[in-house]
Amino acid sequence: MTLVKIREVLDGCCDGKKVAVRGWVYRKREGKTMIFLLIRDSTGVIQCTVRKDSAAWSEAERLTIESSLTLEGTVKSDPRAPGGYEIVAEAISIIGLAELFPITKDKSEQFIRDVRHLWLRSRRMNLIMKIRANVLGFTREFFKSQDFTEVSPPMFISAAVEGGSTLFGLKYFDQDLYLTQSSQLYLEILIYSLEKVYCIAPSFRAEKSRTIRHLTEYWHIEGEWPFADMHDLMRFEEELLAYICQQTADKCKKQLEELGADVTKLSSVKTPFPRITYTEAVERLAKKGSALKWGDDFGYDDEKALAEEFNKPFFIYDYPAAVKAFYCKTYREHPEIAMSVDMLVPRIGEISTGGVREDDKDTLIRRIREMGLKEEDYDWYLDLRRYGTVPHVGFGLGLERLLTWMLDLENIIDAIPFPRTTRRFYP
RNA sequence: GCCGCCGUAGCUCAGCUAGGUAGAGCGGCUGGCUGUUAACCAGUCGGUCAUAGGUUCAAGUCCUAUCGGCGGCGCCA
Repeated sequence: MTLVKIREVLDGCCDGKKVAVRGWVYRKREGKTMIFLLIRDSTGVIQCTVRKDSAAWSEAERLTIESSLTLEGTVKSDPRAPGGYEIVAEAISIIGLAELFPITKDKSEQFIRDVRHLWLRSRRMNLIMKIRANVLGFTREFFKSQDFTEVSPPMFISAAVEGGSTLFGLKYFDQDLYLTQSSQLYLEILIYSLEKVYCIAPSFRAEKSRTIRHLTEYWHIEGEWPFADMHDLMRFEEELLAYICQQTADKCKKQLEELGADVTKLSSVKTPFPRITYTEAVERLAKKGSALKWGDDFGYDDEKALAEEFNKPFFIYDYPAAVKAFYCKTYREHPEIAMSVDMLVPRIGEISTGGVREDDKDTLIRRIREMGLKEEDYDWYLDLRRYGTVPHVGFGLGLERLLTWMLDLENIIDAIPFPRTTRRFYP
């Protein structure tokens, strides 16, 4: 008797063999002479049959949905079984008999979210979380292949990265601190030692946004490196995204198909991505009848209209400096334009923002003041420009937004196991 | 910050427009039947109609407030 994973049985490796599986009861259909059990483990779902003359019968009768068990039996190929294989049960050992499981056939969004801790057992969440883990793996592979060093920035911070209004404040002993909104400034510190660096870490935003693409806690893929310009940045970002999509289409094909995601969409993500300047984007929108003027930031509807034209990931770059953060470098001959780039995808809009960072101390101080920020809050950040400043670039990519687009999720909350939104933080 | 929608049985919902005895399906339980595919058939159990107040002879239904949830905008990844 060998202990096997359900995936191995479904793949046909165990036909005719005696095996044991460990897992949970997914469905149960009871008859007078036969009980059908669908057993799930982390790898899949297998049908098991229990006949009345089997030693397993009495335990099978007691089983409830979501009870945990070890089931021993013989694998048999049968066209009537979902997946083509089933296990004819010979012995069942109940590990934990489940109480009446609250999730049944019909379920509302609200109820499913209330019992998130139980819903995570569903095939759907199992598949999404596996793909998410793979996407994280492919991301690390790509950074590593480009000689980046992974670093670990702090989550507790003492000064804002972006505007102060969206910071979560907290008591840190007797001090007021914040949860970080981005690790960018800390990555900038580390390039002076390690040069090419990246991190995958949470970012926290106290934005009261109630949409299918906002979380208050999300995982941020951020990279920063010296001696590079806008073109290097865009090339890196598109190669990263193409690598992630190609690898996912290739290595997670089965999961994508079971989930009902569009494999072709992912395999067809290829470089180079379309690139348009902010000015071109405004002109394109004007042709569509938009009232947007040069200098206005895009609304979500504008982004959506542009994304529909391309129907694949693309870049918008060279934004008005006024709508971008203080650390964005501007063109010497065009100080009104910032070297900033957003990557957009259909339906979701922005999934990434990056740019060239201001490396001149005096310009940076001027920008900090113009934005109404306090110079003393950025003392260590200014030190980076005092001691051997270098031109450098960086970007941040929202992992869950990327997954929402890749997997055609209806809502970003399913891209993370324990979503935090304005109203949800349980369990 | 602004706007819209929702809250009725364990779960999914109907009933509200036009006020008049609280309904169905699923699940549970009991029985039947079946190589079943989130099976089927019969019976049965199951309700502070989110909460508070108001209008009315009469409120699940109309009005007000509160609480909880969802979505859209702004902002953002």
